[in-house]
Amino acid sequence: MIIGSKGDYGVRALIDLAMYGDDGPVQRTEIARRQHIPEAYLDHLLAQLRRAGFVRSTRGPQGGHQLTRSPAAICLLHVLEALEGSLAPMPCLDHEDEDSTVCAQQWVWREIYADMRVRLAAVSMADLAVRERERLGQLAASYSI
Amino acid sequence: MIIGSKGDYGVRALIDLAMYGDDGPVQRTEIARRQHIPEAYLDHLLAQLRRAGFVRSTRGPQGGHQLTRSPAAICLLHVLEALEGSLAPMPCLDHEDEDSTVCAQQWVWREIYADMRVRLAAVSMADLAVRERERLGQLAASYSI
DNA sequence: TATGATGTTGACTAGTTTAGTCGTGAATCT
DNA sequence: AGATTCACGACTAAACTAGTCAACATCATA
Repeated sequence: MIIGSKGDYGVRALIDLAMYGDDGPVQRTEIARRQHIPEAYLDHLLAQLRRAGFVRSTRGPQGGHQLTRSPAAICLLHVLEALEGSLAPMPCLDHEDEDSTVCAQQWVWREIYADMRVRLAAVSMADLAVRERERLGQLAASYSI
Repeated sequence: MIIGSKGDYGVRALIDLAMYGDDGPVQRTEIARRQHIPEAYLDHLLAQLRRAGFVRSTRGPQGGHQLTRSPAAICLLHVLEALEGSLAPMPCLDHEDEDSTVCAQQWVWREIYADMRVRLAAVSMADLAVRERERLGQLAASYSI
């Protein structure tokens, strides 16, 4: 498993900011409620995202979180790597050691990994926000019918 | 991380059988020595591989392990799934539930996962054995020069 | 400048997974 | 019978995951 709840929640938080962050900061509690994320846990994820430079926060009343850049300028690859660490599917792919006692399957996984990163780099938070809006729309429609 | 030492060791064990299993059963101790796998741990992996139908074993003197089929007929995908369980990079990809509260990134990862399985299915133990022979050859050459 | 709303941080925890070890037993060959 | 080899379940230490909690820092505003 490469992506756990960290990566899932963290990305959802950024999507939330992309969707609702246009008129001022968004508070943790709102994000947590809308995205079904335990509030105390979200704290840590937002801290990671802030340290990685994706969001900035302001304290005090009317405080909250905002993206530091346009959602279109934040790609999924970088976000996931900030949240989960390396996405390498097997340990030996992290070190460029070219170790002589390499695992036999390395070359297959190296290709898979490279491909994976290309795909993830091609997806932005804006793309995900669009999908999310569509999903919410369909959900609303299915209830109202 | 999708592949741990289990997947690495287990595949190496099968490659070892592919390379040295032509004249009778190969013993655990030999595999463990050649592949640098803790013997007691290798037991468990061989048991898994036997239960999954990739190897058969015979006890007693001159006993050991053999592949049940030609190395060319055993693909990496099935071996890894037998050893590691599901290779899904994120949890929601395992259930075909089409859950309505899906994670936002699901579609990207679904594509990556599908691609990964195709690549892994295209590689056989015979392919890996060829590579391994090449690697050992080059290693020997580099020492003798 | 006091107050309360808000984010920040580090310590802590329960449960799970990983990577093994160990001991006993079962089968088989000579 | 005795040596050799695999079989299997119990056990363990360390790391990781997914959180919780409490104390603290900062800021807007009345």
